[in-house]
Amino acid sequence: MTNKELADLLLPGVSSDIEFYEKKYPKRNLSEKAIVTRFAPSPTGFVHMGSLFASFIEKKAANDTDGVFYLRIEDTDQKREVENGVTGIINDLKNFDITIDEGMISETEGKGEYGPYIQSERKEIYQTYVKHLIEEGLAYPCFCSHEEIEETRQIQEKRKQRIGYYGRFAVCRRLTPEDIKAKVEAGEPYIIRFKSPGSFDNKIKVHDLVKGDIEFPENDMDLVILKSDGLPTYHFAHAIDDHLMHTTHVIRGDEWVSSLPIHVQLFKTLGFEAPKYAHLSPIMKEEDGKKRKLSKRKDPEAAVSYYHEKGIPVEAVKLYLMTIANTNFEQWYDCNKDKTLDDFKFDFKKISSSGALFDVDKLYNISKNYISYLKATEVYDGAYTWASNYDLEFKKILEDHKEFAINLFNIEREQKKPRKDYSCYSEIKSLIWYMFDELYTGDINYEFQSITDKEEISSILKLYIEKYYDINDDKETWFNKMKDLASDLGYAREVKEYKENPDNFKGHVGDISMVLRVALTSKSMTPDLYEIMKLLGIDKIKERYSKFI
RNA sequence: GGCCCGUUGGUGAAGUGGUUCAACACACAUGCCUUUCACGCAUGCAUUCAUGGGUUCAAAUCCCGUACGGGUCACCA
Repeated sequence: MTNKELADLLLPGVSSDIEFYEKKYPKRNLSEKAIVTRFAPSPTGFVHMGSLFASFIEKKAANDTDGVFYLRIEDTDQKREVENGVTGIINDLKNFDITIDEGMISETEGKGEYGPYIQSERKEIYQTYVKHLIEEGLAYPCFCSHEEIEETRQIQEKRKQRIGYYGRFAVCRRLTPEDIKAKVEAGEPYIIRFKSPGSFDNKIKVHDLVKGDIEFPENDMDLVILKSDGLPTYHFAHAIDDHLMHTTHVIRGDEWVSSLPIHVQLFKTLGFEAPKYAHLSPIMKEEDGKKRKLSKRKDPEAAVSYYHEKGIPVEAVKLYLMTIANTNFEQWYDCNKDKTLDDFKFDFKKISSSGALFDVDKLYNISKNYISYLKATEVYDGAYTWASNYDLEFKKILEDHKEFAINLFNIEREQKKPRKDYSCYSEIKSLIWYMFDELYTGDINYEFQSITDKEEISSILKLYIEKYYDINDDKETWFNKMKDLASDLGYAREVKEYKENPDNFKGHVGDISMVLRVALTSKSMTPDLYEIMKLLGIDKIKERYSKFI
C-alpha cells in the first residue's frame, strides 16, 4: 500500500491539493517592514487583561508599520464553546478602541481575503494539509486509547523517563500499512500524529523578540495534529493558519515558549517560513507577598469589563498598557505631553522580559492625570457615558444640569496645573454630590473643623448673608469681604496675624471660610469656595444657610 | 521530576564591564505654598542590584553553583 492509498483510507473524500490553498492565499501585498499580527483567542466571551495587553501590542506593531492586525477565533476545542463567545470578545475589544483590519466582525461573519477567520470553518484546509503530510510519510494514524497512553505515562514516570509519545513509546508509528488497514476496517477510532523528525539530543536555538535566544532540545514527540473530531490541535492550526494568513509576528503569552520547538519543527517540515515570535510575560498580581498570574477567577481587575465599569478612560488604560509594554514609554510621554500614543514608536526590544506586576495605583494615577488635562466638556461627556451605563440617577442629574455640571468640572481646569480630582468617572458623583439638591438631602453630616459651636456658626452665616455676600463680586473683593467679616466678629484677617498673636483673636479668616464652606456643602474639602458659591447662586446659598440656622 | 525562563527599593523600572551605576515614575513620609482640598515645590526613602563562589586592575553588568518565583510536559488553547 502506498502512502497515497493510506491517506485515502484515512481521510476519504478529502483533497490533498495544498497548492490550491497556497494559490488562494498569496503573499500579502505589503512593504518589507510591514508587520502582520493577529489576536487569536478562544471564543470564551470575554477578554482577559493579559489578552488585551497582547492584542494592544499586536495592533500597535501592525499600525506602526502599515501592516495588518486581524482577529482569528480559535474554536477547535468544542468543549470550551460559549454562547455568543465571539461577540463578547468583539465588544471588549471595541470598548478599548482596538479595531481590527481583518477577521471576525460578528459571531459568524468575517471580513478580509484570508478567511475564514474562525477555525471550525477551516476544517477542510487543515485536513488537506494533514492528508498531504500522510502522503509524504510525515504523519500517521494512532489507535492508542486514552488508557494505553496513560499506562505508558505511568511506566515512564516510574522509570523516570521523559513523558510523552516518542521514540519506542510511539507504538503506532511502527504499524505496517496492513495493520492500519485492518484496524481501520475493523472500525477502530484513530487520530493523526505528526511523525517528528527530531531528536532530543539535538539542540536548537530559537530567537524570541522578547526573551532573546533560547536553547531547547529538539522536539521528538509525535504530536497529535488531527483530533478524533476531525479538528486540528492548536499547534497544527497555528502552523497552517499563520502560514496561510501570512502572519509575520506571532505575539502571544509566554505559556507558549515551551512549545516553540514543536512549532519551529512544524513550520520547517511543512516547508513554511516561520514567523517571528514575541512571547509576552504574564501580568502578575501580588497577594500575601507572593506574585502570581493575574487570574480571571480571583481578580476582578483581570476582566477587561472592570475598567469600563469603573469608568477609567480607555485612553488611560492604553497609556498604562504602553508603560508596561515598552519600558521607555513613560519617559517619552512625560517629555511629549502634547503627543499621543500613535506618535510613539513601539519597539519589541523594549518589552520587559520578566512579568510586570499589575499596579492598579499606577493605573489610577495615569487616569487621574489624563482626566485632569481633559476639557470640562470632555469630562462631562465621559461621565455622562459612564453614567448612562452604570448610574441612571447620576445620568439624569447630568442631563438636567448640563451647563452647571460643565462649569463645575471647569473649576481650576484648563490651566497649566489643573486640579486632579477624578481618577475615574465612577467616583465623580461621590466627589460632587453636594452640588446637586437632588443628592443633598436626608441627614447631612456637617464636617465642621475648628468652629463647631452652633450659635457661633449661625451668627457667622447670618452676618455674611446680610452684610457681605454679593454674587457679582470678583474673587478679590469676595475674599476681602470675608476678611472684613472675620474682623467684625473678632477673628484675624490674616492667618499670619493670628499665628503671631493667637490670644488676640477668636480664630482667623480660614476658620471663617471653613464655616461658610461646610455650612454650604457639608464637606470640609471642596474646590475653590468662591467658584462653588458662584455656581450655586445666591438663592441656594441663602437656602442652605438658613436651613442650617 | 524533565525541559525552558526569570530574580535591581513597597511597585513599575533605567542601567549589559569603568567618567556620580544605582536614573525616572507611582506609592509613602516630612516640610513649604495655600481660606480647605487638590495642584505645585522641596526633602527623605536600595552603601546596593536574590545568594555563594569565580574571571578581571575593575561586575548589578561575564561564568558556575544554590535558593526562590514563573511557565510547560493533553485528542485545552
